[in-house]
Amino acid sequence: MKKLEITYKEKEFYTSKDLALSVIGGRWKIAIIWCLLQQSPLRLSEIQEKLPDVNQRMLIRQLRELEDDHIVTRFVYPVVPPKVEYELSEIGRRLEPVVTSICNWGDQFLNHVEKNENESHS
Amino acid sequence: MKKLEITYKEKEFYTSKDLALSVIGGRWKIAIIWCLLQQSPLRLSEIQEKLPDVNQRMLIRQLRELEDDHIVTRFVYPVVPPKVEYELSEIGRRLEPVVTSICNWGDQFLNHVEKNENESHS
DNA sequence: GGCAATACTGACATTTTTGTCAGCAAGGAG
DNA sequence: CTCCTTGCTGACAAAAATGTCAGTATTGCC
Repeated sequence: MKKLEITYKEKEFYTSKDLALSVIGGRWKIAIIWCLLQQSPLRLSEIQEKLPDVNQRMLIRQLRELEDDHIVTRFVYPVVPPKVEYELSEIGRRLEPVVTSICNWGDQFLNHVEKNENESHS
Repeated sequence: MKKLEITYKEKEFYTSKDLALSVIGGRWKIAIIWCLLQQSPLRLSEIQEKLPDVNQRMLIRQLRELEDDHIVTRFVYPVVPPKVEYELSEIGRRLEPVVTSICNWGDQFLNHVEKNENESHS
C-alpha cells in the first residue's frame, strides 16, 4: 500500500487503502461490482432485477459515482425506448480479488456465527 | 458465497457478502483492523496514535461494534490508571486477505489515476 | 484535599447517506 | 393525439453515521 498524500476529487488521503475505500465504500457498490463481475454488460433494468433491494434512484446514483471514478463504463444506445449498458472497466475488473475475499470471509463469518448459536442452544 | 436468509442482530441478509459488509463496513473499521493486523495487542492510546484522524469517541464506538461482532477482543487490566488492550480474534485475523486485497487494489487505482493525470497534462 | 493518567460514556449537533415521490424525454404504435 | 417503455433527474424527507463537548471513574502521589 502506497503511503503518501494524495488528493482525489478535492479530498485528501494518506494511504491508497483509504482512497480505495472512498471509491468502493458506497452502500451498494460492492453489490453492483459483484453483479457486473458475474455478467457484463448489463442494462440498468437487468441490474435492478438482480438487486431488488436497491431502489432505482439509489442504483443510478451509485452507478454514476462508479462511472465518475472510471470503475464502470456506460454505453448509451440512441434508440427508443432508451437502452443503456453498464460494464466494468479494466481497473474495475481488478476488484475481483476484493469482492472474492469479502465473499469468502462472509462465508467463514457465517459459519462462525452459526457454530456459536448452536453452542449456546445446547 | 452462501446465499440464504440470515438474521443477524435483528437485521436480515440474503447473502453472506452483505453480512460481511455490515460487519466491516464502518467508516474506520478496515483501518482499525489493518492496525491490529500489523501489531497486536494494542492499547487504545496506541491505536489513537496510529490513527490520528479518528477522534477518540468514534474509535471507541467502532471498537465496541467490532467487539460485539467478535472481530476484536478486549482485555481490561484492573490497574490505575486503566489499561485496556485490543486484539483481533481468530475470525478477525482471517480478514487479512480482505485488507490486503483492498490495499493492493488501492495501489493499482492510484497508479491508474496518476497515469491519467499525466496524460491529460501533455 | 487536589491532581494526575487512561479509558470511557451521555447528550447533542452536524453531516452524510439513503429513500421517496413526482415528473421529464424520446419516438413509434395504436 | 395519447400512451408506452426505459432511463434518468430534481426536490425534498428520513435515517444513519459521524463528530464534539463535557463529564465520570479509579487510586496512588504530593
